[in-house]
Amino acid sequence: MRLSELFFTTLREAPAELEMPSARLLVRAGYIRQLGSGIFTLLPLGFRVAQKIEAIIREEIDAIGGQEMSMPVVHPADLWRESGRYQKIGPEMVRFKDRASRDMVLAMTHEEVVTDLLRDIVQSYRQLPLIVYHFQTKFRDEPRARGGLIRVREFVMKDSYSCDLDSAGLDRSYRLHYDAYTRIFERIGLETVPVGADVGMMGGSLAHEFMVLNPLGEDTLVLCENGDYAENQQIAGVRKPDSAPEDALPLEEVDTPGTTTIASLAALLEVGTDRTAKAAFFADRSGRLITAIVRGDFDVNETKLANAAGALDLRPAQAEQIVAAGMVPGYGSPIGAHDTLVIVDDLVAASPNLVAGANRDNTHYRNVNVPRDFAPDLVTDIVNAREGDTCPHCGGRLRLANGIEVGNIFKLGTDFSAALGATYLGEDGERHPVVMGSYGIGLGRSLACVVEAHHDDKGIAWPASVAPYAAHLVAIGGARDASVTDAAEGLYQRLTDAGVDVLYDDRDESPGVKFTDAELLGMPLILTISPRSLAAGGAEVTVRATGERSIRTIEELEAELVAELVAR
RNA sequence: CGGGGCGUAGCGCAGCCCGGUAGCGCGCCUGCUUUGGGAGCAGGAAGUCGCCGGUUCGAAUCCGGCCGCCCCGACCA
Repeated sequence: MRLSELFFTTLREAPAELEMPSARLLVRAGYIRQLGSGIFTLLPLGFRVAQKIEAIIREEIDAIGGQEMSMPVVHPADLWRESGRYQKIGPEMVRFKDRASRDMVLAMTHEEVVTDLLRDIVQSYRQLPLIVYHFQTKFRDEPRARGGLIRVREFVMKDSYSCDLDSAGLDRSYRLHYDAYTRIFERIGLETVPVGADVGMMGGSLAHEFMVLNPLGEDTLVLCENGDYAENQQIAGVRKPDSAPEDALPLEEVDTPGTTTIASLAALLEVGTDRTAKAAFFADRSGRLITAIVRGDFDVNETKLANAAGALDLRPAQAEQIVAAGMVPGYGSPIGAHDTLVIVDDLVAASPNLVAGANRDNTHYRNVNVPRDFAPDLVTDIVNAREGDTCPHCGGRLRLANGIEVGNIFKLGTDFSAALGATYLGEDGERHPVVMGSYGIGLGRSLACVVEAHHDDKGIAWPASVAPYAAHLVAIGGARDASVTDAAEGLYQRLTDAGVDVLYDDRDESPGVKFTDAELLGMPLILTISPRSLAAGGAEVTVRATGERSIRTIEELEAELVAELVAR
C-alpha cells in the first residue's frame, strides 16, 4: 500500500479528551476515530490489525475443533425472557420495538441464541460434543465508556460456546479453551495472567479471566509472590489473621464525638483499626437493606457480599432507610437494628471486644462481641484481600495489581439449556440438558492492550504477528535522485508481488515527516532507501522495537522478508 | 446516576471575567525553492463560536434550559 493513497492522517497532537496511551497513539497514527462515547471506527490500518488478531484467534479456535458461524446482533426479546435475563439485566441492554411493536434487543452476548440453536438442531448424544463460535458485534450500553478502546459500548467479540454431554466433557472443553487462549494471547504479543473470577451474570460454576497487567486496568488482581495464586479481587480468598483469645468484657458505652470514620474513631480511642467493627449499608434491587459488618482494618467486598446475600446488585443504601431500620449512619451497628439482613465477616465473629457503633450520634460501644450483642443472619467471608495479606495456598505474601480483562472463560453448566429446553437423548434413552461453556475475547480491547504493551514515546511498535504491514518503506531524496525512486519502487513492487505486505511512503514529504510517521505507525521494520543507503550498498533496515539499524542489499532484504513470510 | 472539567476552522488552543468587525500555531490548497529527522518564502481556502431561548441597539462573551465529550466515583461479562 502506498501511503499517498491510504485513507488516514497522522496528528501531531492527540485530541485533548483522550488519556489512555493506546487511545492517543491509535488516534494520532490514524488507526481509529471516535464517533461517540464508547463508539469507534476502525480505519483501514486499525482494521488490518483487527483482522490479523482475528486470524490468529480463528486458527487457534479452529484447532480445538471450533466451527465458525455468524449469529445476529438483533434478537427478539422473547428469547431473553426465556432465559430470565431480559428481566435480570439492567439498562445496559438496549431494548426497542420493531415496526410491528415486537420487543427486540441488541445482543450483548449470544448464549441465548446458541441455546436456541441447540434445542433446534441437537437431538442425540451422537451430535455432541461441539464447539461453535463467531466474531460478532456486541452492544452494551455501559454507564461509562472509558480508556479509548478499553471500555467501549460497541465492540466485536470472538465468543465460542462449548456443548457437551456432561460435566467431564465441559471440563475438557474448558481446558481446551484455556490452553487456546494462552496461545492466542502469546501469539498476539500479550502477556496475560489467568485469574479465577466471579461468574457474574453468566451464572455457572467456574470462570477465569485472562488479564493483562496495566496500571490503568479496571480490575484488581490478587497475586501471590510465589506465583501459585492469582484471582480477581472480587472472589479472592483471604486467610484471616488470628486474634488473640480474650474473655468477652461487658458492653461499655463511650462518647466519640465527630468520629464518623474508622480512622478517626481508632485515633480517638487509641486502638488499632483491627479492634473496631465497620458497618456498611447497601440496598439490593428489591429494596432490601443489607448491613455488612467487617473489621475496621478490612474493606467490604461487594461481589462477595452480593453473592452471600443472593442479591442481583447492590447500591449504597439511602440514609433514611438506614435510620428507619434503627441505625445511625456514622455510628451504626446491628445492635438493636431491625428490618435488615445482617451479614458479618467471619473475622468479626472471631474477634472479641470490638468497638462498634451505638446507633446514637457521637457514641460507640466498646467490647462488642458477636453473637452476644447482635445476631448475624449470616457469617462468611465478605472482605477484600489486601496488599501483603497471606496467600491462602502457600502462605506467601499477596500483592495487588491492576489488570485489563482481554478474555474470559465460563463454565455455564446447564443453566441456559435447562431454561430453554436444549436437551439431547442420551445413550440411556433419557433426555439430558446440554452442558455448556462460554468463552469470549474482545478484539478491540486486545488490540488496545497490544499497543499498551508495545509502544514508546515515538509511537507504536507492533509485534510482527499483528502489524498491519510487515515493513514500512521510506524513500528519501527521490526528487533529486532518480535511482532512489527506482530502487524504492522496484523493491516495493517485488515485495508486494511476493506477497509481503509493505507500506510504502511515496509521499512528497520531508525526511523528518516520513521518519516521524514511520515511528508513529509502528511497523516492525522500517526500510530506508536514500542516496546514502544506496552508496552504502542498499537499504537501511531499522528494527522499530529496538532501534537497531543495519544495511542490507536489496536482494538480501527481499530474500529475508519473503523467508519470514513463508515461516509464518 | 453523583462530583469535576470541557465544547470557538481538520488538530491543539487564545478571546469570555469587563458585550461592539472571530484570532494564533499546526494541518490543508497554489506557486517557487528545499529534501537523512515534524523545511523556507509568497499567496489562498476554511468557523451556524455545541443547540434552543432570554436580556440588550448589539451576545462567542451575560442569564436560563438542553445536548455532547472527557476524568473521578457508582456500575461493569
